[in-house]
Amino acid sequence: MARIKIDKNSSRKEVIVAKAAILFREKGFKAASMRDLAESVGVEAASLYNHIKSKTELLHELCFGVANRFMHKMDEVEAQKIPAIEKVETMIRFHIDEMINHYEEVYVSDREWKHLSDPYLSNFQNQRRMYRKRFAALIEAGIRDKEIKKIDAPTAVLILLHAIGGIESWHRSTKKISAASLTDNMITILVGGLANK
Amino acid sequence: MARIKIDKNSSRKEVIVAKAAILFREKGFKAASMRDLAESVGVEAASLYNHIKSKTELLHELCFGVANRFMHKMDEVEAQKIPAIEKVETMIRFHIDEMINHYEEVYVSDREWKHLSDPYLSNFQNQRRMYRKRFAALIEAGIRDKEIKKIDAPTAVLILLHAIGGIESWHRSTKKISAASLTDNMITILVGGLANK
DNA sequence: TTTTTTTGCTAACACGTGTTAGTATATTAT
DNA sequence: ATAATATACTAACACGTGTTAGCAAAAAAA
Repeated sequence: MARIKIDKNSSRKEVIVAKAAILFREKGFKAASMRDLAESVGVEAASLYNHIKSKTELLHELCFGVANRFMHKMDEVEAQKIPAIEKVETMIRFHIDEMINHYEEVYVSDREWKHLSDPYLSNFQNQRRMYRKRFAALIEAGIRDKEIKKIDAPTAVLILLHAIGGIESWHRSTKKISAASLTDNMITILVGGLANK
Repeated sequence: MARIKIDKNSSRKEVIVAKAAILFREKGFKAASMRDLAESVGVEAASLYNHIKSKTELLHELCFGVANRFMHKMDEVEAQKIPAIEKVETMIRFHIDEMINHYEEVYVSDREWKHLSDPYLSNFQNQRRMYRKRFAALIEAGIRDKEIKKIDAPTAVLILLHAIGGIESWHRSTKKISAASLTDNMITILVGGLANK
């Protein structure tokens, strides 16, 4: 009888969620079927329901898992006593790092959250709005301190977050460039675009 | 008997494609049903098939329509005799403009092309690769001429294109800022991030 | 008007979906 | 070993999907 293999640090549910992340990224949430997922886990579709409540629950787990990580990092960075532009750079680096090392989950959370259903949907949207406001506040602080160009902070946030999403293309490509120098290049362009002269 | 309304310059098929763009953006290609589309057009689902061959054809039309517009613009800009960095800025402005004024189609083409099926899928992917190579070549020319920082050109392209995709968020928001100053801000940050000092 | 063509409708199909019920078989606890 | 629990299986359901066939009505051409 087939059985979901687990290693010491992850439950069977976690294995399923991880496989779901891969599948949802590849095909999109709607196009990925529970039978697809079951196959990739090595089990029959119905068996999944011993570990999860629904397909949507998988999306919850992914979206809120990612959202929480970003929120906690924001808490941490806000509390630091360093120049605003360094806070911004720290957050950008964190985003890049997350996108490189937790590609699937971050990508899915970013692109597929629309398919959440209330009350999770509004909840997620609120968190997202809050996060962007806090990010914009960092940039505005930098503008006040003349560290950052006089630009529209929300627009800057929008550019930054989406630009980092471009790492998707790097992931899917032949990766001619290393993760480290990808990061360097992104920082150069993005922070360079913000910095005052 | 309900009838699809058309104005002088657009066929019934074009009306359907336009409505499909809106729907595909809102719900995603997979989640949008032909019955949804029919309702938004004001007709029964089966009636759509007097004008189109399949649901996928709608996606073809959208994806390749957008791709062709970008390709033609690239032809045009490459042929101009202006500094490389100005070519890059021209292309960025074109992208922003397209994203502002043909939001639905561009967005769908960008996010939903995965659901194309061969041979259209590979075709589209090739076009996309070509386009990015040509864009990167513009940037590399700028680097040779010392107009642009020494950065990895493919990475820069990746950042630029995805950053512009962020206009999506602007579209969905309350649009506190005008299209013109949104453009200015984006140019400032993006071109500023590329330009050598 | 009469004929032809375009367009829309109803009904139905074959299929894939998420999910549940009921049951068998492993694993763990006693 | 026995009991209890966790996990997987088969079978099936109700439903939504894209699409087609056949027919009616409207518009265009004759």
